Amino acid sequence: MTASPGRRRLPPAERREEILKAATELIAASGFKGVTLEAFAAACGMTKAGLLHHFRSREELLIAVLERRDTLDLTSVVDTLEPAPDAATARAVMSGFVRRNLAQRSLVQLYTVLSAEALDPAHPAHAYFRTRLHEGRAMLERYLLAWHPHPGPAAVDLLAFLDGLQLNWLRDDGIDFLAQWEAFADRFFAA
Amino acid sequence: MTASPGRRRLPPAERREEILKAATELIAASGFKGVTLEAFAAACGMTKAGLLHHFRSREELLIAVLERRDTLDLTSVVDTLEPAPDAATARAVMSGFVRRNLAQRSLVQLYTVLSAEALDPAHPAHAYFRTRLHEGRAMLERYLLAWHPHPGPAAVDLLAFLDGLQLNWLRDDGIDFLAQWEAFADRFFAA
DNA sequence: TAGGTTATCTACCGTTTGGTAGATAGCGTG
DNA sequence: CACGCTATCTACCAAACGGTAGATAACCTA
Repeated sequence: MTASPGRRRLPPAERREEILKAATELIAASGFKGVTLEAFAAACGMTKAGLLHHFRSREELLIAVLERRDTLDLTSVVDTLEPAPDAATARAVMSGFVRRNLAQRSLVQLYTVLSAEALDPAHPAHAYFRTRLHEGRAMLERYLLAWHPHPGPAAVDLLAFLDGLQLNWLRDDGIDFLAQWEAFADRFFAA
Repeated sequence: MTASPGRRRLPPAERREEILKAATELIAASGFKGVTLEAFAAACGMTKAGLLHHFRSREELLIAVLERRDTLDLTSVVDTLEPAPDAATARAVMSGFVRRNLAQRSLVQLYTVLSAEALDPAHPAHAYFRTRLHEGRAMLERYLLAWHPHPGPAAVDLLAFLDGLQLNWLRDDGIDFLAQWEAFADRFFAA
């Protein structure tokens, strides 16, 4: 149990990244409330106190984990993103998300669980998810603007279906997430 | 804090029902993980130990709460249910659920949070939610059988959209749950 | 090599929580 | 009225957890 070479000292930036990475995996496997500070620390071969030197509280760690994933996702999307904000691009981006999420099921589950916990206004990540939702919807709406007569409700429809399908896929991996999405998108983007 | 007339002794069935009812309200207000055994008990004017006489553990209480709501929901649906298992009936039932859920937001939130927590196979309610999902889908599929060329995927579509829309409504009460659902259903059941 | 900075550790605290053991009292029945 | 059953209570426990205080050691620089 004791670390073999005694103490391992890292520069803060590097250590933070190591902690965030480990925490993300742990949370994805067991949810946030299922993992203790001690466990987060142990996964990096350190102690609670050591970890709390970098993140002042459990809550701060959680937020950092979320923001990190956002950054990574955003990067990946922006790379693929064609400049044109039209419906076809919107569909392509959404299909991209589906494919991406198919390959990282446990991480998707993490997000689902956290965002459900965070429905409680007192939850540390409540504001985070709310903001995120609004931004996502606004962005999608812009993409549909020139094409759909009611871009607002249309954006809600799309996001709702995607969220719901993903949720049902998490509940029952018998569902063909991608095929089901593509079929829906075919119909949706036909009109 | 002390109960005025000392001790209140109830027959088990009655007491169980009282506990379940109170627990449902508490959970709906603060989530499951946010309420302690003590709080559940206090809401009925008893102590933890007294409550644990009726439910051997916190976990057992949770399951009982879920099953009770199912029973109530089912009753309410069956009452309204016309015998014909056709698409129109399916839509009517689903609209009924939307209306019903609109009026009990916090309870819906409870279900959402619990079912997300329960994505973890180790969760006490995992099997419960999985079974529930399968039964619901099978039932809906039967209703679509005579009308839709692909009742299976259609049922998944419907449930996914409903789940997702509800989730987004919980996240942002600016969404018009009912109108958005009816518009979607109009299109879906038009073909 | 000496000294300072700080990343990390050991040890501890206070609280909360689920659960248990044994005493007590309300109710039905003989 | 006496007795037994059991619903309920009081008192307690052990474990888990988030967080803190102060000691210690790894690295950088002069």
